Amino acid sequence: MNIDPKLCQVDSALDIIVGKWKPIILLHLMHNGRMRFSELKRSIPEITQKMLTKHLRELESEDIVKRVVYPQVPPKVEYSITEYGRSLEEILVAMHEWGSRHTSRKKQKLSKEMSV
Amino acid sequence: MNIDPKLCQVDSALDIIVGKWKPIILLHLMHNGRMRFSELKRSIPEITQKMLTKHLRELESEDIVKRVVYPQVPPKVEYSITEYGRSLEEILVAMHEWGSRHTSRKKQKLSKEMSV
DNA sequence: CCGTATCCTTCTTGATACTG
DNA sequence: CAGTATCAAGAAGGATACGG
Repeated sequence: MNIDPKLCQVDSALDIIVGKWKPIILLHLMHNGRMRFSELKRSIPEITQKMLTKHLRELESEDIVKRVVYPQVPPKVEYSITEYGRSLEEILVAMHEWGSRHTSRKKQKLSKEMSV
Repeated sequence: MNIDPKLCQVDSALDIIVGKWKPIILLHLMHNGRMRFSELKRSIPEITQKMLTKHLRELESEDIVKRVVYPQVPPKVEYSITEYGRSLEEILVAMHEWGSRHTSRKKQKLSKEMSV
């Protein structure tokens, strides 16, 4: 580890991806390409419209997500990952993989304790 | 991106490293090896004892940090990264680097706007 | 269809004082 | 030295209703 802790920039990255539904929103968009608002909403049933809007706006303001409004009635809005946003993919994948291993590790520990 | 968003485990990883002072605590321990409580406190002047204790306890409960108490008066307690905790290093470095690029990117955008 | 606005609850953090 | 305990403030998230 040769990062000077005083210059820690981990938080700048965390600021982007932390939020109750942000990782899953990003994974959906990375997985599916362009998605309409309602499509995202259906894909994440427990999220409220308010939180979906809020998180998408935050991601948009950081240039991670692109929002395209089609001037129609009824409205149509499509979201997608920007090219810049793609640079987060590696990190998300790494975190998902670490998280998967961590979860199964915890389950193993738990089952060991239960068998004692 | 071939992660099924329904099986997203990014949050399991985020749970570990999210917390106002957790990344910097981890970087200090990864950088310096074993550190005493007071040493950590001095290295992160703005943190309160309460938050330092809380974060360390959480990291310890996830087996990321090891806590060793020396039965002395006055007390001496040393913290270090576990071998398992080392598996987080890659991700933290990746996030720090992404965060650094992101920060300078934002600065560039800002100075462009200022010059208009 | 794609949002806003309002109110409310819960979680996180901080300030401060105290202790073996 | 290395913590706990208590109280308070702020931020994040949720429920619900309404609007172009």
